[in-house]
Amino acid sequence: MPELPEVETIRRELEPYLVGKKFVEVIVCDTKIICPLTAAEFREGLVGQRIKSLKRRGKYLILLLSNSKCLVIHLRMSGVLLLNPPEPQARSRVVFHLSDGSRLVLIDRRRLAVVSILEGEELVESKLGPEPLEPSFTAKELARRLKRRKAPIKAVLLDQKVIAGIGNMYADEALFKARVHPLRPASDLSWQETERLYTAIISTLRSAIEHKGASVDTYLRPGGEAGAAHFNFKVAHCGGKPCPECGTPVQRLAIRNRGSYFCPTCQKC
DNA sequence: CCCGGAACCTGAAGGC
DNA sequence: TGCCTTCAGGTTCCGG
Repeated sequence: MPELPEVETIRRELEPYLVGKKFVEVIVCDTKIICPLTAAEFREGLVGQRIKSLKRRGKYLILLLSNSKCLVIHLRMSGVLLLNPPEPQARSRVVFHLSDGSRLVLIDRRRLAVVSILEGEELVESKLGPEPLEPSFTAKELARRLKRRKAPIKAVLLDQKVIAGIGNMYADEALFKARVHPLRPASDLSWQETERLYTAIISTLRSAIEHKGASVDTYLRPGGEAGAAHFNFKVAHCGGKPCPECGTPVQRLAIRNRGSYFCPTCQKC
């Protein structure tokens, strides 16, 4: 599942290949993904445009174009972006042909990915809270945002308007690191717990980026390689395994219909 | 505004 | 072997 570290890895690895190249042809194999645009509108919006830069905001990948519009890609659950993959690729949804002869292919098993052409970044911006790895995001800011929320901290961490980019796996890892039970009401966290959670979020995301993302399920880097971040997971997707701190079996709990993994000994309710 | 649940989607996995 | 159900989770929508 591409979360912030996975999208950041994709951005970093695509950037040197894409910047300066032009779109020469765009083939849409599944129009659902570019809805509400038609394949022709989508193609016309891109062909001839040069890619100026690649940005990431939360889990969104943003390609800034020479006409100052943005190609915005959200991979959701199972979207994968591959550079020059061997043909044919099952479940290709969009193929972008570039001016140097290379191809960027969006593959999506579950058809939940979304691609759009936007005038600017405002629409993306309006949906998202702060970037957790920006210096302007502080423990105090996190505390302010958690204060009004009575929902379980796990659910609040998944709210992209509270913090952008955290998904199910990294929420579980950060809560474990901070020793906070996922069902604790967000507003009940002490200042000390909030500070620990703040540190845990940042170190978890940074470490996952260093390991080039977590290849659970379908995630691959643009060259087709897997990431290695999941080898460091202590609780996420580790149901039944012993907690690395105390040996208690990791428990699974459904919170808002999301599998939540935690250590019942290290993370007291 | 806040909360929780359903819907979207398809392939894998497990039960019988 | 095969059919059926359940699970996976990012986002959006809807009702309370």
